[in-house]
Amino acid sequence: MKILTENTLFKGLSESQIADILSTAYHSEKSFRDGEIIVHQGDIINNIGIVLAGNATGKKYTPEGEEIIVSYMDTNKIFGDVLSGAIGFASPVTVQAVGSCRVLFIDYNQLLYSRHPLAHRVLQNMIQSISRKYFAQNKRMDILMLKSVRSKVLSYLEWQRQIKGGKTFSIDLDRRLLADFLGVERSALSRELSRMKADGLIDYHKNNFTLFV
Amino acid sequence: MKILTENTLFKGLSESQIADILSTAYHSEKSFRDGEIIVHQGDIINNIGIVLAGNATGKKYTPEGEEIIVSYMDTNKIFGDVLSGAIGFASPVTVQAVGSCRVLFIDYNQLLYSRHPLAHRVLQNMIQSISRKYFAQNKRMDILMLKSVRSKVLSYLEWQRQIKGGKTFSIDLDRRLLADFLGVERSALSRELSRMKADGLIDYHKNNFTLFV
DNA sequence: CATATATGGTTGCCATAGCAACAAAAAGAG
DNA sequence: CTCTTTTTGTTGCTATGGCAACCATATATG
Repeated sequence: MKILTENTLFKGLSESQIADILSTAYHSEKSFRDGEIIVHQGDIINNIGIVLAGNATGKKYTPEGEEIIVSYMDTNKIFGDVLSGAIGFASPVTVQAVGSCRVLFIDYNQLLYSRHPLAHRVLQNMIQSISRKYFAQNKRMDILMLKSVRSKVLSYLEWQRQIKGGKTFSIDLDRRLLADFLGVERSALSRELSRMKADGLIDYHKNNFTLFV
Repeated sequence: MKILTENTLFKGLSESQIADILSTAYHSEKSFRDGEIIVHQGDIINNIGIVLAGNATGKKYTPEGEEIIVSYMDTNKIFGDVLSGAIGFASPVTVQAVGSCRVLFIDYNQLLYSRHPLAHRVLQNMIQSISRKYFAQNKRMDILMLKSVRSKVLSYLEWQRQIKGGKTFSIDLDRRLLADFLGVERSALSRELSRMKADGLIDYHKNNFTLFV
């Protein structure tokens, strides 16, 4: 339980305080094997999930049945917070274990409507967490709105440079995931990257990019 | 102040309880004339804004300097909640008065970190409000990810039908705003709507649509 | 009522990017 | 080290949709 002190949801709380709060809300741990579904797209849930060990992905299925990975969660990442917070909404994603994975589920209503004095702090943390998820999504939307592949790539790389610092940096996504993120064809992405390199705008090897804007 | 009892932020609270909470947090009312800027894109703010009277728009400027309207706020709508909640982020939008407009600003930190027992309820409401904004944005992202104009339009109309109920319904956006929302050219949208009507998929007059899917 | 100003529709042109299919390189597995 | 499998790059074809320019209709304004 020590890792929960590092969790954004419990930021500012000691181990014993966290245990104290958890005692007022129903919670349970569950293990999942590789590929097991943790939350189905369309489910309505009232739990917050915290990845205690292992990894999980958030996937989405397009109308055409194509599978798109929309998020990647490692230790201490939270899911279901926005979904529970919205109350009554269906999950837009399927959450699936990658390798073996251990998850702590906490009853949302009991956690939130708890009269425990420290629950207040948890709510504040939750607001910050959800707000930041909103902004991450907002940034992606800005990129998706751009019309050309080149402008999308540039916008993404400028963003990453700003986050990573320095004109040379590495990105977290492989070509497939990057193409999904930008909302373009993988081949179109590769093609445009080549052109941009030829035009002297960027250089790259694997996931390491240099931006000469 | 009576209208605040209808506000999502103060849901479940009486007029006197709201007044009580407000007394613990710095707040001020301000009027804006038509076209006046309420929040500049890039601003870092620590206030929640509530539209008491009039209307305001959230605008965004693309790298090319084009202006896009991303939201429309009427009475009792809240803005700045997600921005304040994320702490330290720059506003992605410019908020501008449409006609004369009266806004109540509430200090975010004092409201959230208030020890007032009812502040807890406000936080719960805020989580719900922000979560729903997240989902509205998420829905739009799904649509933006689609490749063809037709699939975007269909996805949007199916969504609206579901919300409005019935196969004939009216939409809130005019052609310009709809095109922005879908991330396509206005002319391309008009063209595709004509084709879809010719193909017998839909019918429409002005903002009234019928979906024959 | 006439004029101005949004708002919506149409169309030709053509660059862009989707699609498909394949090649090359890199990473894993035996 | 060889054989798979994954990841990335390449390329031809073609439909799509951006762009621009214009017309039509509706709504506001004096």
